[in-house]
Amino acid sequence: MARTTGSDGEKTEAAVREAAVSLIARLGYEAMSMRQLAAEVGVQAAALYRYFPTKEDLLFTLMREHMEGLLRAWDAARPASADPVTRLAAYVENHIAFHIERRHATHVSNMELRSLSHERLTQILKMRTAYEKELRTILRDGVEAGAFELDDTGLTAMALIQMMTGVIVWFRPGERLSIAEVTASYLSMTMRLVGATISHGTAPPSRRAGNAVAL
Amino acid sequence: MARTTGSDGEKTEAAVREAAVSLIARLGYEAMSMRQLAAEVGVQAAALYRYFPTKEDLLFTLMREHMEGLLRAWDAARPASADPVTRLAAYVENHIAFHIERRHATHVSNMELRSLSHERLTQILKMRTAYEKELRTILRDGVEAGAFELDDTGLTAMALIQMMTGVIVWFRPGERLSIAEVTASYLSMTMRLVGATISHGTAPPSRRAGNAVAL
DNA sequence: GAATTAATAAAACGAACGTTTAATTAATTC
DNA sequence: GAATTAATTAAACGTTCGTTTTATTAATTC
Repeated sequence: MARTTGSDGEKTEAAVREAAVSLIARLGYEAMSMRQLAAEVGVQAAALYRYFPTKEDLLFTLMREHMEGLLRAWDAARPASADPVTRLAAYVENHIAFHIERRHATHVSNMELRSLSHERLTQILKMRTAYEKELRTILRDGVEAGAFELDDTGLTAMALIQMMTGVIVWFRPGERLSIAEVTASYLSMTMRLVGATISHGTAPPSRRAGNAVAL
Repeated sequence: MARTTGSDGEKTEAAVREAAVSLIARLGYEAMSMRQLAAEVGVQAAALYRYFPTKEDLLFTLMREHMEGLLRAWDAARPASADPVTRLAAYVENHIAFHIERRHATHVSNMELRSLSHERLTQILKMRTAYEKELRTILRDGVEAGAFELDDTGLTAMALIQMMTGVIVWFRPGERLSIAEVTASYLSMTMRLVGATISHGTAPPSRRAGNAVAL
């Protein structure tokens, strides 16, 4: 047999990407064979090579598009306001929403970096660094404006990103907590962690960190 | 050739473990071949099978001993005091010290879980859960005692652990920050995050989260 | 409706994999 | 110092891997 009735390159490529994200997230890139992937899509292994020249090209494509999507999402969500608290809140909300929606792709992008060639690894890390820099800028502006109080901008940014991305490890939709509840909790943890002051109004003094920012 | 002069089972086994942790952390479990591991140790691949019946047995041994070490370390570091702030500080300090000292082994234990059989995965996860439960207990006791203020004990525990373990991703000894500086920063971020009150003394009231606890 | 192009199947290639078997030598025991 | 045990090598086994080649059919073009 050869070309099958109703076959369509675009549909097949989309099916390959989707199946690949799911399989690599579940088994790992090295453990997933091209034959396994082809079987999941419902084609022969050779058909995959019409869309992706090598297995690594497939991985790189998935990762690059994930990172591009993350940068685009933040560009769209970035608030016009200059207020560091508003900007930090937007960053946290966008980060958590994006990653919960793309648990599998995030897993792939975070865990399979070592399977990329040096050059491609550099490309992905460049995008990641650009994204992290956005957070560092918000934190630095916040410290300079007196809105945040923290030890070290770089260290705090890394801690926050690890904390937020970690959501995908344990969060399962439809369990005890809703996405909105999780996001609200992470937002208040973030604001306390960066020592955010109450941005407006004249709240009564407190010895407690918990109500530093009303959310 | 056969047995080589000066060869010693105990030394070889130790060399295998050490090389395996390093190689698996760098390449990933699936990507590391037994021949590669043997070459790193300086023996033939067949020699490895005197010490570990299968590749997976080797992985499981490394993971189990890592987790046992973590639980033992916490047992040794656990303070006698009942004060939640003291206990939380001890937990954070022990966690960071242990993981920075064992970056490679931590990487293996966190990233290669999917290569374990179902039964062995369960064993490792049981140990991990027991360790996490210690933190949840501290947080719950702290909330009940009025020392902490947070939304959700379980969620906060996961956020803290992800944040702290994330240290191994970016921290490199001998760079900008010392282990002591990093630990101090993480400690103060933790205390702010959990909304810790000033445990003793009569510090002046503040609208800021940053000085909730003197560290 | 013939010619062309797109999408696939089927089969094979050489390399590498985890593991086993058998032989060999160093160290230890008695 | 002979017998035994521990530690290892060398070679091979069957399987699976990523990938390539070739043939075949569906869809599209003119």
